[in-house]
Amino acid sequence: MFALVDCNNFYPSCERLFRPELRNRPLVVLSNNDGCVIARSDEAKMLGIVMGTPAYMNNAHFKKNKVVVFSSNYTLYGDMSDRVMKTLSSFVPRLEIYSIDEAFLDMGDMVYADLGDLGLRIRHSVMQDIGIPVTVGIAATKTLAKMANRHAKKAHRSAGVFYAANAHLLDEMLRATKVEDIWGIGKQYGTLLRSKGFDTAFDVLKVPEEWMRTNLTVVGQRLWNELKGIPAIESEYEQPGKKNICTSRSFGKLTADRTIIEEALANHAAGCAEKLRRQQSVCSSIHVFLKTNVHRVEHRQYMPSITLQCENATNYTGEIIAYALKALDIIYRQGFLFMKCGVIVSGLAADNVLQKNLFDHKDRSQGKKALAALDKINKSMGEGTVRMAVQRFEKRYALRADHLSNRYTTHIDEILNVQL
DNA sequence: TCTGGGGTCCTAGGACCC
DNA sequence: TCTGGGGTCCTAGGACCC
Repeated sequence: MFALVDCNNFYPSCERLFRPELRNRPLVVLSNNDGCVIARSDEAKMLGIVMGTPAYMNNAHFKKNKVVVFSSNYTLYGDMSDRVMKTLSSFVPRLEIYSIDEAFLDMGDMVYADLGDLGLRIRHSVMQDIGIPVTVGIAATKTLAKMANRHAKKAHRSAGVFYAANAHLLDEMLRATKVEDIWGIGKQYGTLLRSKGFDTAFDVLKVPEEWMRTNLTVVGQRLWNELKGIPAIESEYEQPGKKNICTSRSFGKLTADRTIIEEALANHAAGCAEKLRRQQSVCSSIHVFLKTNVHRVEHRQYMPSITLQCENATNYTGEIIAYALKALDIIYRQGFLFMKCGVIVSGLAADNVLQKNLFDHKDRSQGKKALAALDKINKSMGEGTVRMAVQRFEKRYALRADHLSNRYTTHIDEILNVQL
C-alpha cells in the first residue's frame, strides 16, 4: 500500500501562512520573471484563471476581481516543504519525496485497522505542525495512490482523504478518472487512447497489455500493471543525486547584446558549478543553449545549442564558466533578439572518484579550498555575494519580481513582525 | 512591454567492436 | 544473384512529470 500526500495549492498556502488576512481571497503565484500563472488558490481557480497563462493577459481580470499576486519565492517554499516532509517522515520508515509538495509514504505490509483513519491523522498533524492543508490518497500502487489523491480532491473534498479500500471504491475512482488525468498519460497518449475509444482509467484496464507496450512503450505497460494493482514503479527512498543539472533564465527583456549574454551565461555556469559541489559531483560535459522568443513570429528565430566535452571532469566555477563562454563564442550570431539562455552540465560522477586525464598535472587543492570558502560565504550572506569577474555585480538582465514576499523562515532580517 | 524552470525515462539509430 | 551476426555505448529527440 502507498499513500500519496500532496499539499493543497502549495505556493498560495505558504504565502497565506504569513498573511492570514488573505485566507479567503483569490491569490496567484507567478513564475520567474513574473511571466505566467503557476499556482492558484481555490478562489482564483473559481474565477477561471488558467494555469500557465501569461500574467499580462490576466491583468484586467486580476484587477477586477482583486486577485492578490505574488512573485515566486522558492526560498520560502523550499523551507516549508522541508518542514512538511519532516512531519510526514514521522509516520512511516520509508518516505519518497516526489516533488516540492508531494511525497509517497510506503505502508509496506504494515497493517492498520483503518488506513483511512491514518490518512486523517496525517492531515491533522501537518496542519497542526506546519499549517499547510494536505490531501491524502491511499491505494495499492503509486499510480493508484496518485489517482486516489486526485479523487479525494474532486469527490471527497471535505474529508481530504480517499482510501481505495475495496473493489467498490476502486471502481468508483477508476470510472471517475479521465484517461488524461492518469499519472503518466499526457496530451499525446491521452489523445491516442481516446481515439481508440478509451475514455477513463476503467476503460484502460480493458486495453491489451501488448497494445500498451507497443504504443506507449514499457512506461505504458508499467502504468497498465499499476492500474491493475500490481506495483511496477520503483521507489527512491534516498534522495538520489541529479544526473543532469540545468540553470537557465529568461533575460528581463529581449537582448542582442553579447556582453549581457556572457554575463548571464557566466552566472548560470556558476550556478551549475555550485549545485555540482553541493551534491559532490563533477561533470564531464557542458551544454549551452540560446533561445529567441518563439512568440514573436515577426522576429527571426535562432535556437542554437552546443555540447562541449570537458578535458577533465570538473565542478570548478572558473572552468565551467570558461567552457560556457567558449561555447557562446561558437554559437553566438549577431542580429537576433535573444530571450533566454542556459547551461546544462551532464555526465555527472562523484567527485571523489574523479577520473583524471593522463595529461592533467594541475594542482587543484588551492582552488578547492577557495571554492569551499566561496560556497560558505554565499550560503551565509546570500547568493552571489562572492563571484567571478565575468559574472559582474550590476545585474543587467535582472528578473522581474514585483510581488515578492519575505523569506520569513530563513533570513533573520525578513522574519515576521508582530505588533502587540 | 510582458509567455517559467528543472527534471526523468525510453527508443531509435549511428559508431564502433569482435 | 550476391553483401555475417551479434553485441555495446552514446546521443538526440520525444514523451512525461512537478
